[in-house]
Amino acid sequence: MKWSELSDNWCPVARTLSVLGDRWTLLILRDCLLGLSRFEQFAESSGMTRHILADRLKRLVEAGILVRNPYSEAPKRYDYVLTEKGQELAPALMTLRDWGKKHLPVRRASAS
Amino acid sequence: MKWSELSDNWCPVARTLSVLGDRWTLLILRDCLLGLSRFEQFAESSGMTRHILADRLKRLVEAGILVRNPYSEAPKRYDYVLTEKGQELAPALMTLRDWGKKHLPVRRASAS
DNA sequence: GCCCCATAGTGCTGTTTCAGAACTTGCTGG
DNA sequence: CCAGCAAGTTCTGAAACAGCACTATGGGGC
Repeated sequence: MKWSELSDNWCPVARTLSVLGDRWTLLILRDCLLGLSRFEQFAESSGMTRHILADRLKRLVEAGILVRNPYSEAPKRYDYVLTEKGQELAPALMTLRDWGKKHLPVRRASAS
Repeated sequence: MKWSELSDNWCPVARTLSVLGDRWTLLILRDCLLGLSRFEQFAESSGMTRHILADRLKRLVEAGILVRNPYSEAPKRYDYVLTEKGQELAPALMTLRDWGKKHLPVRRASAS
């Protein structure tokens, strides 16, 4: 089955994953919830390639989770901010965070 | 950055995603929470290829989220059941489900 | 004994996605 | 005029994935 076909799946979990179930999208949303909004910030924070980042941002805008907002006219510059729909993903990120904190401790000695 | 390098990330969300942030893993866990446990059941329910399914099951067992359990000796057969660690992902799946139900309605006329 | 079935995978081939780095575009400041 | 910043785009090779066939092990019918 192709991944894109999940968007019509009967299961709401599958539909959700069809939007943000790839390897980087949730990390972008984490950064948004932490207050980041610019392309370079996402690139540095997540460590993903600029190519994939551009693609994911485009998809998130199409999905209505982010809005592409011009913050500078002179040299045309855009940043990305969460819509209400996107902000409602916060609980999901938090449950993932809590599970990770409990079950996936950092291996390095320097505790958080 | 390679995906596998996320497992040592400072961020618990990133560490969580390093385990189950690919395109199919959360769908397998959904099926587990729905009571499925056998290879063929997962394959049919999720529609993923058997190749990827085998790989994901192996990883989930290594991560301590599933256990591979022999349910038949005669022809050696195994099924997969959630550990406690795995069951604690239920809240995360539920928040994803709730978001999907609210924001990603099925396009087909036949409502749920 | 022989054949087919069920179950849990593995192998193979071609397509899609991803990683990494360089390049582009439009403007600012020196 | 050149360097620098920001938001991408282009290019090439590597990894992951899709689809299907195939293997392995035992059971049951005939």
